[in-house]
This record gives sequence, structure tokens and C-alpha cells, in this order.
Amino acid sequence: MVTDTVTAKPEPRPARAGGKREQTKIQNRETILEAARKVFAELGYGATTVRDIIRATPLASGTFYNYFQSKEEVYQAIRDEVALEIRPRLREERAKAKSIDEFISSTFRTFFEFVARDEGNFRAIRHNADSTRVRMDTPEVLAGFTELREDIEKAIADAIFPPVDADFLMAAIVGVAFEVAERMVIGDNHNPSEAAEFATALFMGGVHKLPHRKNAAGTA
Amino acid sequence: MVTDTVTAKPEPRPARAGGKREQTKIQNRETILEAARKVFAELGYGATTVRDIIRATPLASGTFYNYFQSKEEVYQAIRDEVALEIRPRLREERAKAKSIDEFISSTFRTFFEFVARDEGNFRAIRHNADSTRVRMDTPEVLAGFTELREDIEKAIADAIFPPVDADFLMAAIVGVAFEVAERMVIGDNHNPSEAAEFATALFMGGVHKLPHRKNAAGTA
DNA sequence: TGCAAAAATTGACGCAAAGTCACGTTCCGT
DNA sequence: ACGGAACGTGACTTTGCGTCAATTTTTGCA
Repeated sequence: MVTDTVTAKPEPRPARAGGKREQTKIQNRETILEAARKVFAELGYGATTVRDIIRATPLASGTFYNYFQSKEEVYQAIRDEVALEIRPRLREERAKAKSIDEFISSTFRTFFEFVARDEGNFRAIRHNADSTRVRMDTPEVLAGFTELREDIEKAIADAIFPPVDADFLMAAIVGVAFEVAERMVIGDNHNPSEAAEFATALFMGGVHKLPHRKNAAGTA
Repeated sequence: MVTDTVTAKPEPRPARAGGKREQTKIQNRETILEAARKVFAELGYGATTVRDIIRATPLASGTFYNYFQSKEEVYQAIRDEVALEIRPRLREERAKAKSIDEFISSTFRTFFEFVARDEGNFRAIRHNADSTRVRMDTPEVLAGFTELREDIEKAIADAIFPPVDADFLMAAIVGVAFEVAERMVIGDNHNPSEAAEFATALFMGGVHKLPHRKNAAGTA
């Protein structure tokens, strides 16, 4: 490891707690994030440039780089905000679970309710210029996946779950959660309860246990 | 709709079937795609530039734009090749299905076997500089999703499936397929049969029917 | 309060890659 | 074999990125 005293960067003294410096720093960061959300939603992630973001801001271009390295990092920050809010809730719910059913249903219910509430953000982020669909999972999101796998492993150790492949099960839950959430938001069915019931039924008993459609009229 | 005769673009006459023109066009396109595959694998998708791609080619920079609009479009073309190859196979398998079990298991088996065989491509495309995970679904891939939903609806009409929400079921299958495929490729378990058995068991009977681990030694 | 140092902002600048286009070359139909 | 159309070429223009010296704002301290 290189701990060169000469080359080491100055490491700015931490701003005083309630000071003006700290104040504007928080303010500016939020200004940039807000502008980014707006511009991403308008132009789509791929098409927006760092310049587009700062243009939607009273700040100068150089200032942007005091806060983020690139538009990717801004995107990450936006996603991370969401991930960091939902992860503790999910862990808490799963920790309380005394059975498989509780474990699965609380996970899906919490997730879908959160997505439904956060729908604006969700849509803004998803929007893309061409018809290509993009999903980016930041390290914070991926950490959430790992937490799920850990919880599954703990549940197996506690004999709440049978000894299945925790990695695959985690992947299956994540896959269903994200894809079904997308259908919920995109489609005309914005009901998180229905989504949660569907996903839970699938994991609890497979296709045969899925809820039947109210009106059997097929789209085809 | 604007059908301006003056402004309308020339619409080049289609090259003769076996002619030299057509020949080199196909050739050049493939040269670019091949170079792109190599460079994406080397530098990662995010880091490669259009120039990097043509530099790995005897062609001039201007020529690139005769074939593709951007590196995104090259990426799409690569993905589309895969999608266009696997989609008919999946349809065929599902069309033969006489029961839910056949429908589900053939879908997963075909998909995972394809991914395992195509693993090099899969990894190359996935390779990314930062630790962010990206998944891009091109229109051709999305069309594959729609085909799955159509097949599900047909199966419901034929009373092979109960009248469940076809949109959600499609989403669930897609989600499990992609996420589990990723674990299969990334992890140390490159066995498509195991992945297919896991996913099929989940959809046929839920968590309780999942195969148990061979060696019960947990990772945690 | 006044002052010097530290921190942060600013926008112009240098650079790298994107995308265009006038020109030359190759191919095609007659 | 000739004329025109399609294609390839690479220099050129444009666009956006990231930096940095100069400037402004804030802070700590006497």
C-alpha cells in the first residue's frame, strides 16, 4: 500500500456542523440531483450530458465536478437514495418472519408498496430515448441482494426454510420482484397488493396456486 | 404525417442479390460487429468508443456511420443476433407443450442451455468498468417477452394453464430466467440443468418443491 | 471587527471523441 | 465502355468532457 505523505491529497478539514459551507454543500448537491432527475426524465438517461444537467441549474460546469465525477455517479446517487431507504425496511420485515410465508410475503409486499409510492422516480429513471429497456443496479442495490441471500441462509440455518440453493432463490426473488414491479408500474394495474399476492402465491405454491383473473376475457 | 416529396430521402436502390456491392456490405457489417465484440470484451462496454471499434478494423471512421448510428446500435445488433436465434427455438418448444410442466420446463431448459453455450458472449457483453451491473433489453429481446405472453395466453385459452394474469406470469418467468442465468454464469455452478430444475420446480410447486442442496454446508 | 488562510465557485481552455461531407473510387446497368 | 449511383475515405467541424488559475465566499482567530 502506498501512503506517500507528499503525494497524499490535502483531505479538506470537515466543514463546521451548522456552518454556511456545510449548508450550501448540501443545498448544491440536492440542486444537482433534482435537476438530474428532471433532465433524465425529459431526455432519457442515455441522451443527457453532464452539461444538460448543470444547464438546468444556476451552477457552473466546474462546480458539478466538486460533487460528482460523471453522470453515472449522479444516477448512482439517485438509485442509492432509494436502495438505502428500502433495504433496512426489508431486513426488518424479514427478521420478524416466523415462517416461509411471512418471509416471502413481507418481502414482496414491502417492495411493491415502496415502488408504487416511488413511481415517479421509477419512471423518470427508466425512461430512455430509443425503445431499449435499461436496468442498472448500483453497488448499494447489489448489497441489498446480498442481504437477501444472507437472510435466506439464516432462515435455512433456523430451519424456517428447507436447505435450498440460497443463491438461486435470492436470484429468483429479485428477478420476480423487479420484473413484476415493472409490469405493475408500466401497465394499467398499479395495485401493489395484487402484485404482492401474485408473487407470494408463486413462491408458496407455484403456478397452480396463482390467483385467477377476475374477468376471464383474454387479451388475445 | 409529412410526405414531402422534395425533402424525402433518396432511398437507395436495393443492391442486386449476388452482386459485389451486397457482398462487401454484408462483409463490412460483420467485420464491424466482430471488432466490436472483441473491443467490448477487452475494454468493457462503457469505456469503448466508436473510434476504438473502427481502429480494430481496416475501415475508415466514416464507414462506420454507413452501418450503425452509434456504439449503442452496434450493441443492440449483437444482442439482437442472440435474441433472434433463441426466440424461434423457445416458441417451438412451447408450442409442443401439452402440459404446464412441459411449457415451463422446456422454456427454462432451452434458455439456460443457450446461455451456457453462449457464455463467452454473455460475459463479454456484461463486462463493465465500475461495479455497476447493467442489463439492456433491445426491442428484439422485448419482442421475445411479448411472444412468451402470447404463448401463455394461448395456453390459457387452450385450458393448459389456469386463467392467471398472463402479464405478471410472463414477467415472473423472464425475471427468474435472467437473474438465475446470471448466477449460473457468474457463480461456480455452470450447470444449466440444475438451473432449469430449480426454476421449473419453483414454478411448478413453489419454494417447498425446490431441490435440496447436495451438501448442506451453508456458506454463512 | 478585521484579516489571512482555507474552501468553494466560476467559466474559459485544451483535448478527445462524435458525427459530417466533399471527394475519389468501385460497381452496376445499359 | 460509359454514365451514374452507391460506397469508402479521412480531414474537418462540432460537441461535450474534465481541468485549473483566477476570483469570491466563508471561516478561524486575534
